[in-house]
Amino acid sequence: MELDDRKRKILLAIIQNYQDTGEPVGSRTISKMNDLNYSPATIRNEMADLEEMGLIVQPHTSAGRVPTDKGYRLYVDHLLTNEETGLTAAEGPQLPATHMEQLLSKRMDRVEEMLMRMAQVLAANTQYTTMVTGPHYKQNKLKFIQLSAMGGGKLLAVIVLNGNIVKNNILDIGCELDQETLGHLNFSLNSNLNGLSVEEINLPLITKVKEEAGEYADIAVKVLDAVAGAFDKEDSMPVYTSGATNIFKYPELADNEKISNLINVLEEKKELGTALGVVSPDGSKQDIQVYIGDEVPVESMKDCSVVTATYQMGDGVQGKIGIIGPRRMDYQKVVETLKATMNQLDGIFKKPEE
Amino acid sequence: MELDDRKRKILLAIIQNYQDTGEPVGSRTISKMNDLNYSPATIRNEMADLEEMGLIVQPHTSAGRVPTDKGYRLYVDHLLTNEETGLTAAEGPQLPATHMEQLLSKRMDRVEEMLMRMAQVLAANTQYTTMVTGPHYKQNKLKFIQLSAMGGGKLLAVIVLNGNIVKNNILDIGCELDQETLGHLNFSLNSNLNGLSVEEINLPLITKVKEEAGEYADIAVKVLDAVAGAFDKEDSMPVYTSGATNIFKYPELADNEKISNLINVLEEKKELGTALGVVSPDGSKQDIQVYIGDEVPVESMKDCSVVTATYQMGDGVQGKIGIIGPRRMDYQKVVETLKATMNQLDGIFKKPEE
DNA sequence: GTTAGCACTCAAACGCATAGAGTGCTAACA
DNA sequence: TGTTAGCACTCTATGCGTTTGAGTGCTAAC
Repeated sequence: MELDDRKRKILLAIIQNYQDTGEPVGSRTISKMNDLNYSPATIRNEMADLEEMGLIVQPHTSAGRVPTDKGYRLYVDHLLTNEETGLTAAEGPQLPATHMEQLLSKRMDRVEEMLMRMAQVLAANTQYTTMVTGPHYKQNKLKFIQLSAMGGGKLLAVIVLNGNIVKNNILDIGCELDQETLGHLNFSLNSNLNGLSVEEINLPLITKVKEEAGEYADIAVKVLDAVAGAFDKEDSMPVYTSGATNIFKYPELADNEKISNLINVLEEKKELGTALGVVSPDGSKQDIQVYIGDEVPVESMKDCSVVTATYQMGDGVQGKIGIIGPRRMDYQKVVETLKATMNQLDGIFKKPEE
Repeated sequence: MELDDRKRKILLAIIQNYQDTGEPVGSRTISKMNDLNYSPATIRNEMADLEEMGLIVQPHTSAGRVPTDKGYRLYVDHLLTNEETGLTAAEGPQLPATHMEQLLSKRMDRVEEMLMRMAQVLAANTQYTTMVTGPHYKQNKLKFIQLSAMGGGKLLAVIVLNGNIVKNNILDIGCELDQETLGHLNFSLNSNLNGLSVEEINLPLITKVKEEAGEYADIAVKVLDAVAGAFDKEDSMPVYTSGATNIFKYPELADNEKISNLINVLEEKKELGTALGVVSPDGSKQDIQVYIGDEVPVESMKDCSVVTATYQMGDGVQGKIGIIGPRRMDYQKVVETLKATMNQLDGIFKKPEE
């Protein structure tokens, strides 16, 4: 069956009305809208067709229609491909824009705090739940290592990666080192390792570092372990969430067991990586993904939709942002907000880095 | 009216039965218990007295009795003062004990991770929600500062406090420093400030540091700001929570609005400090506090009870742990678990530190 | 192709009766 | 004097049939 223009309009009307009310939409409601001046009967005929096409359903016989996942997919795909249709993206004085600038004007140095704030702002603006992964460092390089004696047989190793990611590690070395030895170790490690990615730190290099460390070879090994740990994915991939309680606003999600499962996933954070998907290597700058209902790869989110985007932070460092909302979420607003945020981040991180 | 032994027993029976079922307890239920061989009528008389004393109430005329806050307070005070009655505290092979040792055997260096794990273990063991504040550093002293050049006009200041608390700060200094200058600054800062508490860093000292820094005085000031920031309460007081979804298990809390408010407070973490109360300066080692219902100083927790304890981490560093549960929580188990955990922490942090 | 009309369906709301748990009170009993 | 059996009473929760109303599909007329 053909999806002509009128059918498309009716589908859109159903989607928008259902977005606002959360209630199934009847033919009368549609017929009263200004740009669809047909009688309820006509609308009903069209709606029967749309149902046959699998784009809408009735929860029960005497109810109005609700968009299906397939219906939403059609709508969302249309949103994402036809740029002109509605996606003004980064333009215009949007709320997130002003908020963002305010929050970034503080020049936060710590990436984590900025990401947390970003999650909070997005959650507040969209009224949905937001999750943000910390940046991926895998492609990153070692900027420098700084060892300092802490006393009590402990050594502080500060490891700095490109993109100004700082990691602390307290190493238990069981003995005290004098300043000179420390200086030697520092120099040896830095001259051998600086500027390398974790893959480039290979066996010959490790052997060389160990040789140079002489009797302190075991300490050097511990430092190298710490370096590997600093690059470690598991550890360097914190996920920040915000606005978890926003889901309480949508009655269709208000089932206690479901909500408990969902909040549990948000608290444990383990599964969120799955929900956000993998960062596509060198994907297009603004690759926005929309997962609708059953498409969401996390069991307890199958009643929701998730919109994800990849953010860039200069130096090739990138991460993911995700918005979790009900299936009837305002996809247009969410996509626009995400695009605007991505653009802003791009702008901010291009200036000071290059 | 006198609270004789039989009345006390009946109160206890009501409390325990209500703990298990969450339903109001009737006279018949009590009379069937082995150690209270009286007819329901007798029990009813006693219950009427207990109600008159304000220790129990009926939700409605034809319902059983439920303990009041006052009834719980009596019970809890009795628990906490009469040590023999039931509080075996740290002894015995409790679940938390074995868990704790497992998790601490990993020798986690990072305090935060340990605290998070502790929250998780406690939440899992008690089936309630747990919150843990990071340690207070106010009384703490500066161990050393390490400045390193990061390039791009940025300086990395690593600030280490007593108790091996490490704070990173990236400072924007707008120029590059050579190694020698950096060494001077490092030396000057450390020789002047090491071993001092934040209160001891006073104006004369600051002037001296600035003088020694010469033309780099403004950089020194920035470092000092960072030091102050590292001591800052707001910043050094993260709160970790775990088991938020455990509250869904207790039907009396299952009101959607209440639960939303509660989870919101747990997510925002701002009010949790209030709930946990202030660390008493040099208070008794195991000062366990129980807040019952309306006694809880946070609005959205007034349907809950909160049990808090102060933990010690050597070097005078201490923080708070809190367990949030329904009013009918198992106070005995919670208090015992907390005492056991405190004792373990004491044991662990005394060994390696002294 | 569009629309008025109408019979039909079904969830939600409502009213009402019933069951059952639990109480307080009184009177009898040890 | 303390304990208990008996009984009337209260109030919630449950179940059930009815009503209401929103919305549909279909048919026939325009």
